[in-house]
Amino acid sequence: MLDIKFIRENKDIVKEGAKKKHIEVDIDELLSVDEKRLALLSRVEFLRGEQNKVSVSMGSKLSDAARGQLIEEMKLVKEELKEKEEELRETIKTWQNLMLQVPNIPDISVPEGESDSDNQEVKKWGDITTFNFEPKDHIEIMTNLKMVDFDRGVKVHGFRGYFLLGDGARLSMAIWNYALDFFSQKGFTPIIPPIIVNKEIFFGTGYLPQGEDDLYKTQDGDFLAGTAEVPLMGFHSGEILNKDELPKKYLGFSPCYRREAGSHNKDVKGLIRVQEFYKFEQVILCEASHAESVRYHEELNRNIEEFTESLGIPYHTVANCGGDLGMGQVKKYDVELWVPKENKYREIGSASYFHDFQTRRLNIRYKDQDGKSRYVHSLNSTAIPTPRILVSLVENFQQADGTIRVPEVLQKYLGKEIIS
RNA sequence: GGAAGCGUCGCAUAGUUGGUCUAGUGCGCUUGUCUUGAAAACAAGUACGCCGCAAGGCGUCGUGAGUUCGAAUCUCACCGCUUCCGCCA
Repeated sequence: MLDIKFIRENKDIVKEGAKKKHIEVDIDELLSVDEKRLALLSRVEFLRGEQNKVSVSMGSKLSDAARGQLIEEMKLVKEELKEKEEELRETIKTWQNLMLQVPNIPDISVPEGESDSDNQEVKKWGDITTFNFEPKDHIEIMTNLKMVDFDRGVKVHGFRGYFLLGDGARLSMAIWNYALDFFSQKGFTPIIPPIIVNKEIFFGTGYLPQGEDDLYKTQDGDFLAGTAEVPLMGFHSGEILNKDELPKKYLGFSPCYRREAGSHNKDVKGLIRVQEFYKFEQVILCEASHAESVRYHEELNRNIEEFTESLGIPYHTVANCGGDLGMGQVKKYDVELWVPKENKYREIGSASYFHDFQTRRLNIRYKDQDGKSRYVHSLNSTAIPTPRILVSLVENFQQADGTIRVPEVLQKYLGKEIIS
């Protein structure tokens, strides 16, 4: 959510921003509804003021006649008030719907473009893995080593179902334990959050109303979060933090649920795109300064890169173009890992910052030195998702005999050097 | 799942019968006076939001709706908490 005052005073910037994101929104309509809203608000407040004034005098002693006359007069006020309040309520509803459609403004450094094919590479690390044998894909490698069972996964869960078993399960847990240590050292507080979350928090984080089709819903009207970002952002909702406790750095670990409603024909096989997975997620709340946001954004991104480097998997980082940004994002980097059998990089995670877009909706503030309360800035980034990471990991570390070399940093967590 | 009770501006409380409650008090906190410094004492301040250049106005007593000229106070629904019972770990 943007500040309506900002929209009023910078409507051209807001329009340009939406255009860069390829999002349709009628700012002029919003501003005209806003005018109507303010006019109604001021009339309603005036009428209420009249009511209050009379109400005070009614408390003192008055003759019955005077009292009766005032009541008659106030009946008229009440009637108009009822009418105007109803109109105001409707106007606010329209206004809110329009406000929810206004995207945050992308940073000037965000490349122009429509889809992920327009993203720009900003960094490349490691040489593409070469093999002196014909490499297999992760499905074949892991199935052969009894690390994964897709047939039974589909039998039990359905489309995109999977079981991780044996060393597949152990390797996942080794990665979790390594990630916990790695990111704890970076100053993040680990959190295991609820993943069944009420809809207010989804609106606050910007996943509703636009993303409803991709969410699983419970019969109680809650939703299953697709990322720990959602409950982690909800954690401080409605709170006023102390400035000296910022930045807050959290490392969420949770299952993630995504219906993948719009991508039924993409990545139908394997562990790239599944409906249920696990993820470590970094969330930062910092003070309301663009420079701080940028600084922590780079830091979050660097953390995923370092983690990937420590595993020894070749990757590149792209700056996402305008059309590939979500509603609330100001800028986003994707880190993409090399997948040998597909002969391309595949996304493993992304780091974004939002300024106060989410915190305005979630009402997360802090007291500044001048005593003013401001909305904190929020950022989030993948730390590491499983099982998706296994795709690159096993494909890059496979050996001619079908076994997998275990990255050095994971060996002590897994307790072996080779998966065979 | 059944029964009862409760939800007031950091914390704790007042708030009988609807009308100076534009919410009182205590604690805490901030500032000032006094003091070498601290404590104590005294004084002032201390919820949040919206509209407005300002003066000022309006709203919020868990949330929403209703009754009324007027609701923290009455009615209904929802949410949350507590206790007891049941059920399951």
